[in-house]
Amino acid sequence: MTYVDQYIDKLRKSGLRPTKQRIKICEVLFNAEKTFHFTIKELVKIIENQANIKVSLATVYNTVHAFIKKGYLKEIPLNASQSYYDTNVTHHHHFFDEEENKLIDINQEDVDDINIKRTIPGKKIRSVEFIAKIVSDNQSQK
Amino acid sequence: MTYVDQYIDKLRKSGLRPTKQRIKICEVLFNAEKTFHFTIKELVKIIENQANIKVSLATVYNTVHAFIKKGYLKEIPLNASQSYYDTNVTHHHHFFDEEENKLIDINQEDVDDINIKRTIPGKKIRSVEFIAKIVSDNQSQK
DNA sequence: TCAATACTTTAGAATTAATATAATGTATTA
DNA sequence: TAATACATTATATTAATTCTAAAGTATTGA
Repeated sequence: MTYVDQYIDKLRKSGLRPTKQRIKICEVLFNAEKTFHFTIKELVKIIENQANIKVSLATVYNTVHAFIKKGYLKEIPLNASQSYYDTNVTHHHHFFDEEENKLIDINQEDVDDINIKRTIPGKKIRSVEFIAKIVSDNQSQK
Repeated sequence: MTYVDQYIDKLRKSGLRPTKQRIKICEVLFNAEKTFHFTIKELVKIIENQANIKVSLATVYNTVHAFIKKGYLKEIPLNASQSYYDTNVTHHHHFFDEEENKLIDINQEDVDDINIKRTIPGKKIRSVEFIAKIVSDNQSQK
């Protein structure tokens, strides 16, 4: 099974036809050595730089949202003017470097289980994810 | 020291002159029996309902942001099309009810300390806050 | 107290991310 | 391969937020 076949499979499972544009989007998203974080605008730029295929914003939005719905991408709960997405769909957390405006993954195994001693009647927890905000540690200032 | 004096103090400490509009905003935000979550639009509506003072969106935005900068309000890191704010500025967490689109506070004492077994060189953690997404617990479906 | 000054308020305009639209194009199907 | 259904795109729209500039108000110092 080639990479492209995998992309086609992902697209079909997301209810999307495999088109030139969508396969290109998959190449950028799922062929990366590492997982990464991105905004829609950034994704469009990467595609423009890597290929001579033109992809409209609307297509990228639609495809990204279909992948999120299917669980192939995740939205990062960061209160920002634009949405951030993550190719790492495992249950994990984030550092957010407030000085560099950068997100860094924290894998679940790097965190002890979070124990919430409180419940809401009739409700169950579906997921727990945190953002740890980090800043420069200038010890000299202490 | 009257309530209004406290509002004037908060405003001055935030670098703002105490005006009619801003004192009204303070009354809504800081006179509540309980802490609460709000969007800018909701805050404008509450003010309209409680007083015959007219306050423009711009004034509310400016004042809320000055209070956040000073630490009198907090922004809730929820990835939504509008920003959510919190009058509870203690270190705490949230349930987010995905069905009702509602936030519920989780006090720090209701959560065991979060232990992150990983550090970023030269950086220190400033805060750790999580969102626990909750949904209906239909046990019959199991 | 009272002008001069500096900051505020406001309506409306501008900006920006995100979504909708509808005409043209392409994958699928039988 | 033709008919159909779905995609793509440029453009328009929407909605939250920010900006602007004119008119208003708090502050300051004489």
